[in-house]
Amino acid sequence: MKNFKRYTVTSALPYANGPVHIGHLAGVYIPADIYARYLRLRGNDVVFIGGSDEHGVPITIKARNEGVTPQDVVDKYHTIIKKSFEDLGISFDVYSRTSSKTHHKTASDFFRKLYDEGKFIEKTSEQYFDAEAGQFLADRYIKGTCPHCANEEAYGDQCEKCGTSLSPMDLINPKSTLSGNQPVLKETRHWYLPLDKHEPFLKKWILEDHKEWKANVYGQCKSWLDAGLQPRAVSRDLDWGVPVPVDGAEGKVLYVWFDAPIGYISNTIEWAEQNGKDWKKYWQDEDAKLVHFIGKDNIVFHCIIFPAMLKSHGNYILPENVPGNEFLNLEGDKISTSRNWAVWLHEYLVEFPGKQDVLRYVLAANMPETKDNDFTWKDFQARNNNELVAILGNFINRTAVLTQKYYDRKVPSLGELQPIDQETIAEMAQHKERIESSLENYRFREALKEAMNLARLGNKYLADTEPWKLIKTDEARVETIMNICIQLTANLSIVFEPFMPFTAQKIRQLLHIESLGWEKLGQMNLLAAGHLLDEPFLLFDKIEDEAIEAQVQKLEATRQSKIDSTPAVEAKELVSYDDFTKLDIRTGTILEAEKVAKTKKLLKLLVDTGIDKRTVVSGIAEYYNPEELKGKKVSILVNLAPRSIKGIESQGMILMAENADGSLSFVSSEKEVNNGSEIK
RNA sequence: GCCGAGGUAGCUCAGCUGGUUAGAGCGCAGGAUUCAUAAUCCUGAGGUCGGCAGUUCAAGCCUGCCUCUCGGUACCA
Repeated sequence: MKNFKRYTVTSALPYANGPVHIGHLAGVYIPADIYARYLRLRGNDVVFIGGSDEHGVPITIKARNEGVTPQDVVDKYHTIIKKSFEDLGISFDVYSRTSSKTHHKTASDFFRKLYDEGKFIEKTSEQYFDAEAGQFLADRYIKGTCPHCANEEAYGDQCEKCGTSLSPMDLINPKSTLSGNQPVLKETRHWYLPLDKHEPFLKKWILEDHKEWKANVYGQCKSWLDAGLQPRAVSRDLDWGVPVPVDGAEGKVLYVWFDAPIGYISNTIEWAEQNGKDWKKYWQDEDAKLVHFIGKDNIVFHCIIFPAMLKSHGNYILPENVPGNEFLNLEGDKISTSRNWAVWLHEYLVEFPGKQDVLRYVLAANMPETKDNDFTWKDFQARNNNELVAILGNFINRTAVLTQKYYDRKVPSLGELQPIDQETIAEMAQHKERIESSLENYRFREALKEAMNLARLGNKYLADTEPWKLIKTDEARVETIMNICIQLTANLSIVFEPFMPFTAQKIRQLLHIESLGWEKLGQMNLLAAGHLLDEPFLLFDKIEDEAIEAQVQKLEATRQSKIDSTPAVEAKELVSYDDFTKLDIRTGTILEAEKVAKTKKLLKLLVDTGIDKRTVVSGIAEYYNPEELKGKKVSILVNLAPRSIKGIESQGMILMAENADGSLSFVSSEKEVNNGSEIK
């Protein structure tokens, strides 16, 4: 394996339209921080890069909705995010932002070099343009009627009612959300990165040269490469972002996914300038090892697009590895910002003061390394109480208290070693190697577990040697035992440093020592005999049931309040009574229900309408099981023109009430009425 | 539908290129112990390794089909 002189560690830039939650931490920032801290502890030259991703359409939309500027939005969240990372002890060497001057220049230069060298292709296409606002419209800025479900509030990229992905051209009666006017089609020119041309290179580089990448990452890349790559637009018609540095490109900016990864470079430059370093040594030198920590949603950008950009540019090294993690769920449900189902870091830090390491520990232990994982508050409590308090905290406390009791906190001397001492010492050396191997292969859960096993080893050693009994008969022997326990404690301060830096610091305080390097791990002479320890104090506190229940309740409450506080959709325009009476709505009863094959949300229903028994296809499978539907009273629009859906003729439509969270509910009569009764 | 990743003890997960009685932590049961935040240490119970076929002397690991979860993509009132 190659010996690198420098390490460039990046973590995905959080998007600055909201705070950071535990899913981000477990997936990206905790593993990246553990890795960076480990490398530094071994004396390596490391730069650990973070920063906010502040461009893109969603931020401009959020700004519009809140009546502020995009800069206001990113200023707000950049500040929150940066502060919360600091408080959690994420050890970025630099945490900057893509709205910085340095970044604008770096990204702009990067684009310009590729442009000048003819590495892009230019294409002209027709896009919707708002004449009044004088600008092209991003997909999200266009609303219209969904061609599938007739929802009048569908966006240009997706209908949120039926979940269909759309393109703006699909919308019936499109309207600009800027002015409310009907947009016009207008030609616009954009630059594309011809990924198809890089395909042969990417195939070799990933599929042949990097078989060691994680299975989920490698597989996803293979899937993309096998499907064939297409040119990808790297510019957008938008006024928020890095302007395209080409004459005549007014009103165009770099696509956020083009500029964001360049942010890693920009931020390195910023750091280098402030610290008298040469940034190129970390990005343009084969002796540097580049590692991107990301979540699985980012795989294609970091494994395909960004490397293609770097390769096109020509001066840059490519990532050595891209350890992408899967997702973290919360209490069995997907974490969701829009549904407010999340544990926010900045709130955690306030609600659990001084417990940064508890969160770091639990998230590292539960990291979704190979598959999606679940975070539960109950597990959080159990890991704190049964592992941090009972195993790690307890061993160190036992050692500290015994040393105080027997030796007035002075380290006793090491005497002759017995077999059990030697076995324990040998065990520690083995742990060192195992932990190193785990960390270097991005197996952080395993590494943490091994670290915790060192504390277990200490507890077992105490139980086996029983110094509290021996003190009555063999004082000299007890000195040796306690010396070993204290040395072991010093070792724990080293091994936990990457995972739990605050705790490592506390252990050092307890021992009255400075930070020891990683290489000292496994040694038994870290503290000299006679060295004075600090007064014993506890490293961790138990977390009581009440605190956990409060968090679970908070989650439920915020979810409910999110639903409650969602305003009703605006009323539609007036219709005449005659218009209304055209609709023939009846009460009916579901006789049979079955899933429509090969669909996610469709059920085929046989409904007794009182008039006849007919088949209706309905998109409710995500909320109702076929079994529970038999006999269900429903309201049905019987004179809707039949339509074939998935090869089944659907005769009518079942009326559903849709809640703010998207869940559906039948609309049925309050009292028992006959099938076929009119609803009017 | 297609592609990718998963489905291993109650829970969270390990199991390398197939090879003796499938592992760990937590939880549970029993025991030991009291220096320690009733913490610790030992022992034990618990698994037809998603299902069905197949290849092989031998399969959790290989092949085929099926099924469920997650992600991507396509389609879909």
